[in-house]
Amino acid sequence: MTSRDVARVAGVSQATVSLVLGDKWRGRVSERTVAVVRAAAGELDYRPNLAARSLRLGATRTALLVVPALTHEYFARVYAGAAKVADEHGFGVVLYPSPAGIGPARDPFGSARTAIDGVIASSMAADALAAFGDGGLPLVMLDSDPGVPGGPPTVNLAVADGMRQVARHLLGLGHRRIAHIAADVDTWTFRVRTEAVAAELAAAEVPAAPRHAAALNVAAARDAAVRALSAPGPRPTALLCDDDILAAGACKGARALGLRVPDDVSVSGFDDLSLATALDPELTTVRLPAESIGEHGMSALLALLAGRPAPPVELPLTLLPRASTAPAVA
Amino acid sequence: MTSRDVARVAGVSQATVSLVLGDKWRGRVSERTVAVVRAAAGELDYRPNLAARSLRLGATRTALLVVPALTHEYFARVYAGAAKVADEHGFGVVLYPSPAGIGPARDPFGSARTAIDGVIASSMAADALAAFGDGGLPLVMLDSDPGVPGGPPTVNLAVADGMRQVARHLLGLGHRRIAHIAADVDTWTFRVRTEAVAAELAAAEVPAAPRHAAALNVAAARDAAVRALSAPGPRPTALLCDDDILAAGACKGARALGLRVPDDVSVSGFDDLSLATALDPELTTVRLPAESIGEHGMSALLALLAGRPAPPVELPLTLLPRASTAPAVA
DNA sequence: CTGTTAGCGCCTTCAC
DNA sequence: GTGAAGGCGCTAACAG
Repeated sequence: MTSRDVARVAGVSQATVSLVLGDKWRGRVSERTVAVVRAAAGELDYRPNLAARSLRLGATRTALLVVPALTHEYFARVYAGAAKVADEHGFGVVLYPSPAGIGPARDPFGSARTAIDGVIASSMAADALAAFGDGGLPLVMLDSDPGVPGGPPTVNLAVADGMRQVARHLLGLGHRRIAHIAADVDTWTFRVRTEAVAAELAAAEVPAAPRHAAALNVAAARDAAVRALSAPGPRPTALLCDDDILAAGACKGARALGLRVPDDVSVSGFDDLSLATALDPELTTVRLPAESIGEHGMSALLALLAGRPAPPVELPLTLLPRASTAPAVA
Repeated sequence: MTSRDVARVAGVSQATVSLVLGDKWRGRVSERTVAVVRAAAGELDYRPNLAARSLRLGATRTALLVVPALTHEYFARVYAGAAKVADEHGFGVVLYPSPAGIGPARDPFGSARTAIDGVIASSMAADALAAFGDGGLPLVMLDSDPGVPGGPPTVNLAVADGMRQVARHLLGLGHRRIAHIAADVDTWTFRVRTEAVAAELAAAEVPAAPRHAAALNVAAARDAAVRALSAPGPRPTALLCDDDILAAGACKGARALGLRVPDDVSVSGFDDLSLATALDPELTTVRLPAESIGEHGMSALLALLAGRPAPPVELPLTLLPRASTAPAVA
């Protein structure tokens, strides 16, 4: 099924077929001919050959989405958002699970450079990021340091504000001894979370939250929570966690010490994964508009590709108070 | 950077470059020339243009992986496994989240048919599956009915055996009143689960497990569990769930009725998602080799593409007894 | 052993 | 308003 076949069946030339199917025929092809061509294409179930089109056009209409870990629900949702917008513009999105997490370090541009029009990188570690500086491809950064002027366009979450909301929520419940279960990951998003917590507690003239770092998994968070809750001195009444997975571990840690959540210890998460409502009690957390950031990221890349500017975006976050936080007990 | 540039720099012809870089030069190009070409390619940081190669070869070295939902951890892991094997063979994998879940059916082959060499379909509903029968592309089915002789090759999980292990585990703990919280999804994998449970209880001459269907989410499962536990007659002592998400909901349901897990009610899951160990108590569940099924699926597709037969595969499952199940109380 | 040639399917001038 | 021609970068035949 080539465009030549369609042309033959329609009794016109290949060029005419291209014009009609490319929707560039206004004022160049007669209405009647257009109908004939469309009929022929439908008849033959014609699909343009993408390889040929890419070769001719020098563009592939494909974006690469780089994520630290696809198994994390958040990134799966970012992908869904990006894919939706891409699809609406006849683009595809291919995933590149960055080796930072796991997996072998395939060269992101191994041979893909010629197969890709642009890159969207999400929540990348500072060093892994460097690999994308070159590549010469249009680049959009998601949930990453927007600080670099002249750097790539960014689409960000109001992470600092989100953490501030959590801290205020806890303070409002009367908590004064708050421990911070922090993700032991060196990315912009987590650095900001730590800073926001510190800033907010300082502003409220409350003792700084001791920071207990844990790898991003339940078991590590559990251990960190046990350390936090059995440290010398008065016991924290709240565990503010960098994300929902850590919060799940924190709940387990608290219970391992015979403490009830939220009666004896309040626990807060971040991300609003489906995990947050699978737990019992359900987690107080912050909803991240994951699909939305994916959509904005793809839109920004599309703008870049079209030579239009892509202004920085910052998406607001919403605190969702649920059952894992309660008023502090004296 | 075209192969022509490399040829010019190396002082040879384009064809020679192609032979060398395609590793097809043995006995056709001198060692010395090979070295020169390689040096030139390295110098210029040459990457072959994939679109041109695809056009010439009529193949794209790309497989389509069709999954019901990418946000489900299981499918993300299947993808990871498939991508790994694909990568080792110079193939790529693109995802197609089947609209079965949401949205109208975009044509899976909209324009992708020409951009894809084969399809791997995972856990597809019977009807959604039909759309892939045609397409004329090599097809491998994952976790789907292997019953069709002459049908596409399958890579399967020993789902029935896994459920049997769960049922025996519960029976061994003395449970005689078992309710089945079933996924309300019409796919092979879930039909088999239901049948296996029924068969195993029948074999043990234990009353059939009432089946409570629930959509595949925590809230629906919670409601189903509440129904199961407050149905007339003696209360079930165990809730056997079709998957971990349902089990999470079942635990919430039990607690909502003031029952403790596992002291008053045992709950079992299936899949061994990270959720299983995020919960407290940790779920007794069955581990699915998700990456492995993805790997085997890609291998089977590769075999098909090479004209080799792809024998059916069935992967064994492992029961993981954890804290959510305990001996039945009289 | 190496070079020349042709053509994959498409889109875009340019000429009619 | 329509057709003819060329070339994107690559590889497989075929010459030399």
